[in-house]
Amino acid sequence: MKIKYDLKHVDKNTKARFGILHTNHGDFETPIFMPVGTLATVKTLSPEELKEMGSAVILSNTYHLWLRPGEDIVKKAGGLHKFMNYDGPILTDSGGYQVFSLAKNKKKDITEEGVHFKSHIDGRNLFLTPELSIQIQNKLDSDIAMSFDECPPASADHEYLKNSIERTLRWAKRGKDVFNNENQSLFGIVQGGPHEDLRKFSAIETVKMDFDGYSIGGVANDDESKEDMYLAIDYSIPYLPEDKPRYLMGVGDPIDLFEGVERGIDMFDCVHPTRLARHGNAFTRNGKINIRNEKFKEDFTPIEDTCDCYACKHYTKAYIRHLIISEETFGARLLSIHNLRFLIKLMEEMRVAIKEDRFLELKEDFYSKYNKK
RNA sequence: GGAGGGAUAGCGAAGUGGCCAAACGCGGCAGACUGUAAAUCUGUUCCUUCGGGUUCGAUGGUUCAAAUCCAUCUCCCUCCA
Repeated sequence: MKIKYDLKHVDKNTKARFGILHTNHGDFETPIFMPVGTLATVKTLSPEELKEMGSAVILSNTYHLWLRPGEDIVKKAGGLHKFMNYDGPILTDSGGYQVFSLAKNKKKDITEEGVHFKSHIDGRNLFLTPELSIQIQNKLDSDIAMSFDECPPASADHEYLKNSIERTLRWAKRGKDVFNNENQSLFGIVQGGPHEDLRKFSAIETVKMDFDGYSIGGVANDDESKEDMYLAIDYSIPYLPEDKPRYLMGVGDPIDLFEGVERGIDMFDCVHPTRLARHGNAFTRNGKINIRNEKFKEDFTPIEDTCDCYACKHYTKAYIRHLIISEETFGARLLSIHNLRFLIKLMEEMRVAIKEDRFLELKEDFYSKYNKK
């Protein structure tokens, strides 16, 4: 069965929308934030912990699972859900982002046929094509697969981006043609940097191919400004169908979540909360904090006393600071739990606000505290 | 009692006449991180009113110039009696 999106309500004052996405591994409400578990694990966390914090859907990665342990192992295990003991919905990224980050010589390594990589593990030559990416994802058996796209930096010039989105369209078609998994859905990806004409073209042509959902990609890479990123969304959204989910790829800064939702985005994923956690940072309603800071040395209060996460219910900043500074893994775990819960709860609040047509009120209230410093 | 080795910034440790306010590591302090080549990377770490000032166990000396050479002293380590 393919996924099905039910649009329930659109905020009166913005494009923010509340909906429900039905999948083979359960339904979830949108807009939603999806934790990233690149290597079939959300770093430091168990599936039970994810469930406890209200995480409804997670991401995994085709490129990384292709290299280790290999898609055939995952298939033998009974698919990604069984392999990692996670029975909720899973979305797999196609490896498109790795094109952006791993292909050294863009002109030479990214060809019409596919992309030449050096394995980041042992340096051997690899070749990933749209067909292979889809075939791997079919075997991984995630609920939602992504088309294999080129993910160029927003700073690339107009001509490069034009050629790039046209190739991404051809790749999307090729992937769709070999796609073969009844229980999996496939998303197309809109590219085009911050350019109105390119986003429009990319969106219209991608939608013509009739995917199960649509992503906006190529965002928050490079040194792209926030303004350009918001433009990229603004220029893409009008051409996407209302009855399909819209996924803004790789975005997970609290402010960007508000900006994305306001513009009509339903799904987000990002390594931000978990990576920040491992590096000692925590989201709070009053802005981001670095738990390593000396000022928390004797701070025996939770990260946030209003937070209902496991870390805030049981541990103090002084203790977590000690763990992070001592490089104890439990510290990374506690901060990962907190940061993910922070974003998940924020999305819960957004959904409620949308239903009550007061999204802008919630946004203004959040901004007034978060940006205060 | 005798013979040798050593004392360098918070710690460890290079440096043995000028390019030394002194490599490097650790520790400390701070910053970055947005479809995870990231439990990683970057900056900073004697004082300063940013002109400069005071450092390399202590004191005195040699020299245009000393952490580096000489003398004495203090403390530490090893071996011999």
